[in-house]
Parts: sequence; structure tokens; C-alpha cells
Amino acid sequence: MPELPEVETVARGLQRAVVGRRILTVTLGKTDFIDDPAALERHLPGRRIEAVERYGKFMLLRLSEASGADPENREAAPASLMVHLGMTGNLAPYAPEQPAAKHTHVWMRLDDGRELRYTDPRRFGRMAYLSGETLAAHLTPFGAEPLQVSEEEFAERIRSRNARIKALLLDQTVLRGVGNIYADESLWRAKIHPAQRGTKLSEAQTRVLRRMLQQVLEKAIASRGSSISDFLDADGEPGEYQQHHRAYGREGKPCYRCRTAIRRTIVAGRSSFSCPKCQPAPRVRKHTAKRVTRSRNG
DNA sequence: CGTTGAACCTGTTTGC
DNA sequence: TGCAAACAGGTTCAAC
Repeated sequence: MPELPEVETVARGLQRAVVGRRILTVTLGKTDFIDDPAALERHLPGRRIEAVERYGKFMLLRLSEASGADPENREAAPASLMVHLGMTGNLAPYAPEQPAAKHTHVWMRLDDGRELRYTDPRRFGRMAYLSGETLAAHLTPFGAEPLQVSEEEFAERIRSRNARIKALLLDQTVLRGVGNIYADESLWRAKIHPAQRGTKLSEAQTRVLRRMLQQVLEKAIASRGSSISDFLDADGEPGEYQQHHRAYGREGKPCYRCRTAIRRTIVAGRSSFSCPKCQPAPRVRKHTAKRVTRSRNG
């Protein structure tokens, strides 16, 4: 479900809805998606949510130091709750009398009486309580923020790699936050085939691709994300960006530019939608038979 | 380095 | 109608 625009939507909703609230109690259901469930129960109660930020597809709930803490106590220092929504995760506040949805796995009672609940049918999400130093270690492997990356860095990260552009866009150590929908949408707009190799892209192409990617992400954020089946923001509202999809999910439908039927192929192990005419497939280099003219004593 | 396929889970859609 | 297969916005890991 959630890629950068959807996570940004949820994070902004939570920023409005729960910043300043203190967590009073934590109740856990299934915990196999939580790094260290006991750490949540031990460290979250008493903390105030100071901010909700997005980092790639992660949300970071910044937490105050434990109330009335001994400043010498490192356990009580400011920390973060890191949340990844996986495919079906959601984090939103509810009135306590509202019955919990099926697959609710975390309840955080807040000091205004509401409950911040995490639901996730597939449990592909992740949750972890991280102190300052461990948080930094968790964030270092990730690549550039797509909305901030410079033209030069973007070109360098893509053109230095021989992998398929689709795989590179999805690789969170190259860029953080791009997923299957927005990869296809930006490639369609840039007229680049998903199987094209990074090394084969011209500077002009990476320039256009970065622009299209940023444009798509910004417009999607403005539409509160894409709701294909079940994505809801923190207010329970679906996004609307799916109305603007040009490639994703449009197999057999006419290309918005040239009316050619959009094709679905598997690239980087994922469904990939592209226009066979506007996004010409890379020429497959015939495997030229190795010459047998090597010197025998070589 | 890069690719593929399977695995992790549950729910929904598609096809026969 | 019924049942099984295919598929889903994510990530990770082994094997090649």
C-alpha cells in the first residue's frame, strides 16, 4: 500500500492529530513484526510525541525524554518509535469506544483519552523503539530523499549502476521512498522503459526522470496518496492520486499519449506497466559467440 | 555486481 | 456456485 506519498500523508495527519500528546499505556496483540516488543511496553509509557516525521517509507515518532527523568539516565533520553507500514499497515487515532478493527496489533492510550492504534492484516510492517544512537545506525543504509536529491546526485546514483532502472528506483539504498506505483508512473512520464539499464541512460534522461519523479510524488502528496484498495490516511480518508495514474494498473488500456495498449511485464520481480511505443524496450544485445581465436599459450 | 525466486502473511480478485 | 490460483502498494535472503 504505502509508498512515499502515502507515508507522507499518514505522517502529516498524525503530526496534526497527536503531536503534544503523551502516551499513557501500551497494549500489544501479535508482536512478530516488532523488533523488541518489551522495549515498547517499557519505554513508551510516559513519553510525549514531539513530532511525526517521514524518512523514506518510515515514519518516525519523535519522543520526549521520559517524564521526571534523571538526566544521567541514558534509558530516559529522547528516542523514536520507528514505524514501517509494509503493505497493509496503518497507524491512526481512534475514540476508545470505537471497536478495534480486525488485525489491530498495537494500542497506545493517549493523555486526551484517544487511542493510537496500529493495524496490519499482513504484518509486513515493522515497528521498533530506538534510542538516539541506534536510530542513526538504522537510517544510514538508506539512499537519497527523492524530493531533495540534486540533479547531479541523482544522475550519479543512477548512471553508475548497470541494474535495470526499475530495480534502481525500487532500491531503498539508492533512493528512499519510491515503490512500484511511483516508479512506473515516473518512468512512463519520462518515456523510459523499466528494463533500461542505469548505465544506458543519458544525462538528459536522468534529468527528465528526476523531474517527473518529483512531480509525480508532489502531486500524489497533494492528492493524499493513491488508494488502490484500502489505503486510508490518518483521518480515515482515501487518497485520490489513483485517478492520475498513467501506467500503473492500466494493462490493455490505451496509453494517454499514443493510444497504444499499456503492457504489463515483470521487471525486477514486480509487475511493471509501460507503453510499448512511448517507452521502447532496450535492445537485447545478441550474445555474440566468444571468438575461439585465443592464443593457445595465453 | 546483478537477477531470480521464495519467503514472510492475509485478503481479494480472477478463472475455470 | 465453488474452489483454486493468482495477485497485492514491501523487504530480505539464498542461490546462481
